Amino acid sequence: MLAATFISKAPLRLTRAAALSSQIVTEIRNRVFDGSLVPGSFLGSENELAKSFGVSRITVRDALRSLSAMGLVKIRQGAGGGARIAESDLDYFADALAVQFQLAGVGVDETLRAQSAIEGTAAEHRNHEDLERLSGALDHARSVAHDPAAFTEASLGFHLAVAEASRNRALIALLRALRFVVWPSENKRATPDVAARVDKTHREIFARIEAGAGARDAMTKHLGGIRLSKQKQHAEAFC
Amino acid sequence: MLAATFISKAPLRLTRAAALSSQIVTEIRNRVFDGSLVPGSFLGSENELAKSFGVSRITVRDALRSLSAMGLVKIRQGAGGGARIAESDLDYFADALAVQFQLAGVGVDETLRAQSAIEGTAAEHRNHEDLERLSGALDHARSVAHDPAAFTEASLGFHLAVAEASRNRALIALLRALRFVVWPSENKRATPDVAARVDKTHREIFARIEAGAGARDAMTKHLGGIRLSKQKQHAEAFC
DNA sequence: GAAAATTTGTTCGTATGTATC
DNA sequence: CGATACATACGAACAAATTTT
Repeated sequence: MLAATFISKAPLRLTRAAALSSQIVTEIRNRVFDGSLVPGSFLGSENELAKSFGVSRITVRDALRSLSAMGLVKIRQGAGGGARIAESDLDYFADALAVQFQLAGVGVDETLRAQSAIEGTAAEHRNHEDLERLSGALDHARSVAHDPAAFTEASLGFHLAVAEASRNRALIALLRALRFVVWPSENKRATPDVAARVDKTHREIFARIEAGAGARDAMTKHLGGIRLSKQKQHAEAFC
Repeated sequence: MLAATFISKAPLRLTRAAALSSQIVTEIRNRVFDGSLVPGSFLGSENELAKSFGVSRITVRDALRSLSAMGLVKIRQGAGGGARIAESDLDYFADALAVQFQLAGVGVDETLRAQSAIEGTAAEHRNHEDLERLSGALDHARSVAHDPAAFTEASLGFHLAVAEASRNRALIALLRALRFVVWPSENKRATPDVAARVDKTHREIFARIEAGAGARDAMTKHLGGIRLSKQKQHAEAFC
């Protein structure tokens, strides 16, 4: 009995072959990484893929759903449609990242610290156009300081501009995702006095970015100020 | 008929109702964001979900494939199985991020600059245990300097430890994803002299992290050194 | 602008492997 | 070990959408 039990649980047996649809996902994913598939590459219709992989159409569908969810393929219906390797869409992906952060319970603290790291690098890579965009974003925010919702959105615009000044898509994508996690859809706490304080901090950040260094210190101070008031955290945290 | 045609082309027309499976994905995703579903929450079997949503099992399957691909649900078969909201798995996510960076063509340059931003923050948040781990990683790397593959892996370990010292899961996940994009599976170029130079740079980074500031400067110098030699870029870039 | 062709979206039915009880 | 519950997989078919003709 015991022997039979051991045999039936043969240790040599590798994890059984993964699901067929998973194998298809892995295959296509690998071909993207090794460069044999690039954005725009045509994969075929569901029926063609089913035939070429020797599986049913539903199995192919399962695989395409997974690939589509990771943003690796785009699917179009109609004549000439089918599955193609997607162009990169970091925004679409930021959503998936936001989901993971939500599950992980990544909160305001980690978000702001990551933001600080991202924006601190802008000072090192910003060019003249970046500075003009940042300056414009600041002026726009000030012009709508009386409108909490508009001011909040303008503040987001400022931070996005800062991230873009880093000229680094990885960091930009991370910031967009982080903002998606915690940015309140409507922020009614940005009262005029809060707006004035936020504006002051933002201009300090801008000045240091313009100087080309020290942005990290400004961000750290920004964060420190936020922590002074738990109640005001949500209002100021993302401005 | 004509009226119908005009209506069908009405510019005000919002994006038409999304596919049923997409609606299910959105619904579950939203319930995770609003907190009514948390990791471990049981969603039901495919049949139960099909019944409760009023759609076929295959439509539910499509939705579950998408949710599973984003790492939002875990599926188990067998009695007592079914779909549950997943625990967070930032590693799994890092893979999806890596795919996007691959599609976007994010390369060595942006990777290193992002890495610099990530690791620079470690100096601000490291504690005593972090320093011990970092020191251990450095010693381990030095002890295998004669073995290119082992040294490369040890160097990765050092950088991961640095990222972990930032105590920020967003940054840790970003680093893991970036490394996945560009880390060579085998690095045969880490000759002893290269290893010695890398070791020196790493110890400089460590010293500044220990001091609690200035890590960014060390990283920047690291990057600058890498750029001196295009040929040696791949060997040194990720050490 | 309308018809035709192509492809995805969706459903039902059925069979099989697998994990739990 | 058997029974049960569940995901995985296949086949056929129709509806809806989109491009091409």
